[in-house]
Amino acid sequence: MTSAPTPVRVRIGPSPTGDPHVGTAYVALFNYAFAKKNGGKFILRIEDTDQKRSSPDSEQAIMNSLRWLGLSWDEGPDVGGSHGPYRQSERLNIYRDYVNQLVESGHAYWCTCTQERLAEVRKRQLALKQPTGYDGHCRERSQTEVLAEIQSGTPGVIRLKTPHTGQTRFNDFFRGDIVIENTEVDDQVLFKSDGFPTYHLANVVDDRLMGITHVIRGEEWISSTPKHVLLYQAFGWQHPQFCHLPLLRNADKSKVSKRKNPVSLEYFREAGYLPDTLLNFLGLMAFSFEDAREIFTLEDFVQNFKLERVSLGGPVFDLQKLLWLNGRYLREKRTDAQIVQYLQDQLFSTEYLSQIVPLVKERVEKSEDFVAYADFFFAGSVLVSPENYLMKDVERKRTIELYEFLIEKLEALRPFDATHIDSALRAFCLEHALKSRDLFMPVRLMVTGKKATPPLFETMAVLGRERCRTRMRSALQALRAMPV
RNA sequence: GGCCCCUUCGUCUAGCGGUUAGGACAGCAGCCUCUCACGCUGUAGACGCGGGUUCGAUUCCCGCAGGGGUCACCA
Repeated sequence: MTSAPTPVRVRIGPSPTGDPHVGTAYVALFNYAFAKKNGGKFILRIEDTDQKRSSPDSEQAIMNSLRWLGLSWDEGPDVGGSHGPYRQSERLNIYRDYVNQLVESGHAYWCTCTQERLAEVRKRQLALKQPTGYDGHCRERSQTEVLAEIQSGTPGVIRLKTPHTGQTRFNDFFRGDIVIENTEVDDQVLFKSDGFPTYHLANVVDDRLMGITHVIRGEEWISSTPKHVLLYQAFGWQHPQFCHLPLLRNADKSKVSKRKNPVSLEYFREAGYLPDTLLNFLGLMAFSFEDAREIFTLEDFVQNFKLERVSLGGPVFDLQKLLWLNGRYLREKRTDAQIVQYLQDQLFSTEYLSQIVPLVKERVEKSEDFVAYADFFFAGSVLVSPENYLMKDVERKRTIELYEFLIEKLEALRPFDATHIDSALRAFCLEHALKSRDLFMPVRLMVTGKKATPPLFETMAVLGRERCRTRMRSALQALRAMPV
């Protein structure tokens, strides 16, 4: 006689610390499909335990992007559910209670080591070519002594007391048993001095409390899974089934990153990719249908989804194939009327045009002039010969380096409006001893492909961060490839 | 560097001991066509290396190499 199977419950736990990431969508898709295929629940949990980097804007953007893709969740911060709250910052007291339980049972301990000491320990370990990790300083001290320090105001953290002997074993659905020596696992911080838990603690407690049956997440987590398993053991809980998906890759096979690839879901939307295309494409990553079909709906994907058909080589996120797929969707899955509507909504929206018109109206005389003058607001690529990107009296190598810095600076610029762009660019000139006019023309050419445009800062603001960064990156690439 | 994971055309992948190693994107050639694109047809292109196991290995095992991930009071 078999007991009734536990209902499948899976979750996606994005950290609201930046733009909605394509990797989040990829992992969400697989979780969603697994839940739906098995009649289970798909849960969205916001993992905002990093106070410094988390923002409500990012959280909202992530939810908007997932919704745009059509991945809806059964439980989450906005839709509620029986296992809430679904925002980790709202569960602080829960983590505190559980971590105290660990301290009481002797599975965790307080630590008052300073960042400086930690850095020193690390430095020494590196110098001696020893494995890096916490040296257990406070673990060896009397807890009453450590606690006294904390009473008197010294900031402290709680660390997991990992065993010094033996090994930790867990099963990964795709890879089978993975065994790691406990000496490889260091005393990870569970509870930070700001009263927030770390990912390790929060994810274990929440997965348990939320009844998560399968943890489907990226492969990057494999190496910290032993810590999680040890935590489950310390609590006396059974752990969920782990399923580590292969990571999306850049063309050079490294983990997909914004420096080498567009990764923001907002970029894909703005650049004109259809949500169903993107989802379909993500479904092609590490997965294949038994009948080899490559074009399918989300419903098809759910119906045919099987963890057994996930392949493990890290898939390169190949923009060329995505482009082809998007073309087919446009041609085959949209009527002309839908495309007209789509263009009006996406590319020629009243909102976008309203921003452009004030910039160009003084420079034009007839409606057709707008097309010639404002084309770069709508164009995909605005590349010109790379020598145009060179700065006066700056050698190429240095130029490339400077643009790298500049792009990074602009990527992080928030809000991305004319005022901020203005000061960011001017500050950049000061920092690197550049004349503003020497920098502004190449930048103008990178983002617009033209020498004559409306004022640069306003223009960049209207184009938006994603378009600017993509254009600057491809300009930079052209500059790198330029024959000397 | 330690530990862990991975390894079929350039890329996404099929394959689960015996196949002319299949499909898709990109490439190339041709057809279609006022051009381009679409579409269609064809073509080139892969089992990382070395040992085993086996009558037989792309497929199973071991080693090596290569790639990746991870070593935070970030997730």
